[in-house]
Amino acid sequence: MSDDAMDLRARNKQATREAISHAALRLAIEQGPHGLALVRVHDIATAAGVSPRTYNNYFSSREEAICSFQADQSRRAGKALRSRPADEPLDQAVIAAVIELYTDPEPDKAGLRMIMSTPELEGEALKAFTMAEGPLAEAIAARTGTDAGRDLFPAVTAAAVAGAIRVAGRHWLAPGNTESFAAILRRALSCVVPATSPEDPQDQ
Amino acid sequence: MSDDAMDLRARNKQATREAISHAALRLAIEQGPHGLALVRVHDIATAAGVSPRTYNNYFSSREEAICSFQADQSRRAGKALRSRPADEPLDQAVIAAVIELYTDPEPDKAGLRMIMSTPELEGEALKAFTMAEGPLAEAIAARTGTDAGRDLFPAVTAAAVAGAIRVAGRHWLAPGNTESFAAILRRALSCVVPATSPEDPQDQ
DNA sequence: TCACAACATGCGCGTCACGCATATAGTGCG
DNA sequence: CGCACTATATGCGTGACGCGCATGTTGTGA
Repeated sequence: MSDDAMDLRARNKQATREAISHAALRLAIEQGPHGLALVRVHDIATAAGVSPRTYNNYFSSREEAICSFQADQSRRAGKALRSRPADEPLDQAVIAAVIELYTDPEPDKAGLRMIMSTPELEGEALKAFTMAEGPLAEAIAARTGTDAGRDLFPAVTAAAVAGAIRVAGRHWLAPGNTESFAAILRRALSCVVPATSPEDPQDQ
Repeated sequence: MSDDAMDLRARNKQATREAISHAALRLAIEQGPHGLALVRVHDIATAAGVSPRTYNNYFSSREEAICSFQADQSRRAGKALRSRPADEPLDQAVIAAVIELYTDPEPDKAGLRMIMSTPELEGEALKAFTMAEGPLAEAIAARTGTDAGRDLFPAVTAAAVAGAIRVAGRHWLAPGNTESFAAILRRALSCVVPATSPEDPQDQ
């Protein structure tokens, strides 16, 4: 839907961006969590078919490029929640939105494992997951009629949801796990969203 | 308490570590959130009275050095919760522990503002806050009798608490705010901890 | 078709993280 | 108390990186 709405410039730009990001993640996965230092900028750029300088026009670090897909995913969280029916209770809406967002295609386990189990990527990975909080908070505020600027509830809930997603991902990747990501997500989110009763005022 | 329990080596080591961390934060604050690039490794090392090479023996990046104090703070979260009376309900224990931990001395507003409003520090700042989650999850698991390895509840709650602390800090730093940090913390934590009824089983 | 804007690329500089070798200081034992 | 040992501090050299700047190339709009 967005491809047609963009002019050639924007489409090429997004294409190269995705090419770089994809190449970076692929090379990182090839080397594994312990060989990230071996993934050189030159390799990423070459694999993406661009110059090293161009790579730096899109990303200012390998970590950012590698985690870019997760950041994009997180950015869609607000929209996902807004697209839920307005009469749906907050907890159900959040759970449904998140599960839909994170299981439309089942996430790439190798990619997720890479960014979540590589120490050097920890900071960027956290940034990526945290990017969901802003839009999520606004969507929650809109749904609950609260003010995202004044009340703490929307931002705190958004942070809790983002944290639950992160923990769910970690659990999903744990060795010996057989559950589906959707099931784990539902359980994790149940720990945080229903707890906050909608009619309990936070203001004052 | 810990100073006497350490030999000279360990005490010197911690002293230099703190000297470097303190110098890094001070210099960063002097330049402000928009001048982080001007804080050179050489300056930090000189201000701390060590060689640049020694600085790198303690921290592998300026960001890590600057956010070190916050990371240390977060590491104490587990101990703070464990030191609460065992018969205290989880929600009250968490709130009391966090408030005590974060207001024993009122936190340095300039330092917190630095690490929370500087884009280049975002990753490290998130890592620093996230460091509370592990110990917190174990303390919560111990208190609720759940297994931190199997159940999602401890880890999810810990992540939610850490997120609430982070949001509370942001709110406390917001321009025009007059509330005490303790009050904001209490409100933020109230959005996540009481929600999870202790008698509601998460397993299955 | 043409002038303009946006993007890709090459080059060069300053900085950084870190391995290695060496000097120095703290520790434990005879 | 002095000595061997280990941990830490420092200097040096190297490879890689981020980014400003200038230039070529490719869409865009009149």
